[in-house]
Amino acid sequence: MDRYNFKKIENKWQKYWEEKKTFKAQVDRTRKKFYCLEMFPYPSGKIHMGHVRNYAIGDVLARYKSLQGFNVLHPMGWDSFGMPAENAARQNNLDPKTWTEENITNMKSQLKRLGLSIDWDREISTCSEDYYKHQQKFFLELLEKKLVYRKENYVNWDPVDQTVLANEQVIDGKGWRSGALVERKKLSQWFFNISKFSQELLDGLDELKDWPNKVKVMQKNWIGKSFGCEIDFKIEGDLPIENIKCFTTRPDTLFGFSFLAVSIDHEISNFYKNNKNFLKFKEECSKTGTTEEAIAVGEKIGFKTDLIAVNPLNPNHKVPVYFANFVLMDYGFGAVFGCPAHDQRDFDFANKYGLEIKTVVRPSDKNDDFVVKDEAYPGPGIIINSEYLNGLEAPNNSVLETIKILEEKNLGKKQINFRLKDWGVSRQRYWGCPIPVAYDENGNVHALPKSMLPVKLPQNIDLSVKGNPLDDQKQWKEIEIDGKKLIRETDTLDTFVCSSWYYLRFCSPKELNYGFSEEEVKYWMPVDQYIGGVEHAILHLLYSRFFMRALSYKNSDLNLNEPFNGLFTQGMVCHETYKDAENNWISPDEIQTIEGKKFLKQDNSKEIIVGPSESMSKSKKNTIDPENIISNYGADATRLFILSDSPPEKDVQWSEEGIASSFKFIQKLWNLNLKILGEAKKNHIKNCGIDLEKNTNKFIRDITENLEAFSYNKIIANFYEIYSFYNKEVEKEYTKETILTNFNKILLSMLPVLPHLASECLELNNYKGSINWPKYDKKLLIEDKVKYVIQINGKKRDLIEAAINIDENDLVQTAKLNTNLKKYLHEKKIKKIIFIKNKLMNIII
RNA sequence: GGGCGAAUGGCGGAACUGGUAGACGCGCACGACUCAAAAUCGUGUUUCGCAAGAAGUGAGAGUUCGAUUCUCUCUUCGCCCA
Repeated sequence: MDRYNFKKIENKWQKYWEEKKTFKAQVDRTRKKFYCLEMFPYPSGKIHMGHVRNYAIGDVLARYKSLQGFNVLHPMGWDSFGMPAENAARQNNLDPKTWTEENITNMKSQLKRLGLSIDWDREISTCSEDYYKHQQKFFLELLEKKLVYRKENYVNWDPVDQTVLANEQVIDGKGWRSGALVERKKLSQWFFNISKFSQELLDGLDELKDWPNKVKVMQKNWIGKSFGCEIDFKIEGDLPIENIKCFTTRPDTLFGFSFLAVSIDHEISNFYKNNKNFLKFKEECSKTGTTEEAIAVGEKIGFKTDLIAVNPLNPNHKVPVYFANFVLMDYGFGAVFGCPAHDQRDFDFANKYGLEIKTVVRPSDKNDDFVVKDEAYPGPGIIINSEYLNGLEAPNNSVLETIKILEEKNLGKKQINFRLKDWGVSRQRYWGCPIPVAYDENGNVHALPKSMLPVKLPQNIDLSVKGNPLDDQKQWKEIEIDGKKLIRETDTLDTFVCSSWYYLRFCSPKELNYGFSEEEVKYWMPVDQYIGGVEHAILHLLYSRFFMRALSYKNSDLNLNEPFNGLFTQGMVCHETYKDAENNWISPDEIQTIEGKKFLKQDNSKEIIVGPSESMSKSKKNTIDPENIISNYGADATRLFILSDSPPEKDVQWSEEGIASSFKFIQKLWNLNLKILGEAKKNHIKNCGIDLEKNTNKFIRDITENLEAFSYNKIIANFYEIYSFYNKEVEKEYTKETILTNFNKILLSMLPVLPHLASECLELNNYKGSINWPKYDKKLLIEDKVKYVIQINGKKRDLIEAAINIDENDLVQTAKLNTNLKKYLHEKKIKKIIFIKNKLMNIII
């Protein structure tokens, strides 16, 4: 028995692929292309198991498609701008660039050791000038097309660190690092006009047949199209305000109107600029945070104005106007009418301020005297207490009918509203793509001329300053264009901008003049299969879909639409969690198993408490380092295990036993190949039958079908079956040619999952045929005999082997003679027979 | 609160359009090899039962000759949005 030396053999093949440039992709119009893309990683320093799973799945697909004859593009790059680099640099007193580049070198070598079929010549890194200079051009292009604009917007402001925080950096209303109470602050920022494409982005989802439905639903909800009505409310009071516009999806509940609420940022707030109480209220509101969720969870508070709003459907019905913290300026017109009886938020507000709660919809199974009491009733039903609207079916008929009435009276009009807001891309950070504009002393925006691109990030900067380090760079900031002194924009672009077009860059990564070559893009795009985590279901994917459209907008040569034809979202990698008696998390590395129980390695008297399997995270210390795994078990074993057990779209549980058994299986396959070579040497003159051929054929079919269906876990099960079948079958008499021809087919089918082992075995077997996906013969799948399931009254009683396509009556006769079935059928009258050809017979007695 | 999805042995999971429930792996048990252990190989492994057999896919109903699969109600869990 020969030990399989995975280190030597994996190294050998990886070198071979690299030297031969096996995975180099080139445009070839005579061949069908296949663009396989996995979400590119952030270079944090080390790959984690999630990467291993993501890239193993992608690699199986890329290799399979390549074996099938497709011209495959399978690139890899780095999403290398972002905060972690800045934080790490600050901690270690390093340059973010150096830190990032070191990480890339490290992670690249780790990825290479997985044996991925990647065209490394196309590697890109978003933090390199070669990449972001094109992004700056895109920005100016979009600016020209008026798809980028500047507006004031509220941000989470950390007053101690003097910096803007992302939503996820705000924990319990406090800054994640400083712990300071986060404030709402208004800043002038750059926005991409994604909402212009709301309808298109929504409609486009229907074309994406190969996207998980779940993701499409999430995007649909995010875009949030709602149908309703804008209503002009007449305002009475001392101020020169004639009316306030509201958007509502439920104009039919207008008779339940009991207050009008506007956002604190609504234009009428200008009249309250000097009102001390209002300013106090505003400050109160700013403590709640800016997210929709923070507002929903927090208490609903209001500030009563002296204004009075008039119900457009009943001029005698007048209600107070409030500023309220739960009304967002971004949604609708920043004003809503309150109908407490049929909206829980309005209900809570009305209760707090003692406002009228008038029921105007009753559930269909209740009477007209139905009254809303303890909670709002937002459901469907019949309109009541609403004069001429009474009796209408809510909401379907009543909404349309009310809109019609409002339109006739010129009090409102039908309107479509989207929840999707424009994409704020300004970040007050150093480590990002500089925005290629500057300002004059009056604050006017000047786009930089193309000759001044790229705007490079200054080097050797001081990151310890508070606020945005770029603000501190006087020399860099101050520029001159045509003798005019200007100050550069010091904000950088959101890193989601970088990842919104990297898939285009991969088509022509070395193109100098533009972000991509149209010719190459026309050949390679769209991405045929995109693979990544479901956590990017909304933002990244939606931004990418927008960016393609934005580039094509007003450009008839370029007709880019959907970037990702197919999408696959893989599940997470989980591991058991461990804690000691003091409730501290313990890493799997610190643990040993004795007689089925787990103990600390250093101290085997301390038993460890095993917790549930959860997704790997540093905080729970249940991570496994892929580097150790690859070193100890090899790339093939790692790939085999990460793909086995669970379907790729579901979570998988990493276990020490599991990887060990995969490792053993690699050795078993190696031994099997040696055994096969030994059996082949026996030079039998003729074959004992065609079982070997038939089963090989069936295995190839199963693997092919499972590959097509992304059932990679079942492919691994097929491999195990193949092993146990071959291990016995080859001991029978088969000619050398039969054994090797068939097993080599099996090896070819193993290439996507176990590229090193399968390549080595094929070489060892002196395989000289073409490296292509093995075809299976449908004729060989047809059997001359089939096993019928015989049921009596729906219960399985026996299996009968019968000729294929046997006549029903013949099978009944056979069944009657069968010893097993006799006792059931004896002296019984057969009432009915259900006969499913070549499958089953159910005898009803 | 809303939307989407899931629930199958001790565990991870199979079962194509309703047709042999538990493929394959882990674990466990027994056996072989060994002075012994590890490794390796072999056999078995849903539950109850000596067996014949019966029960069994979160719970309850329904459709059907036949339901893990379809319909309804409920429970629990997960994800997303709020």
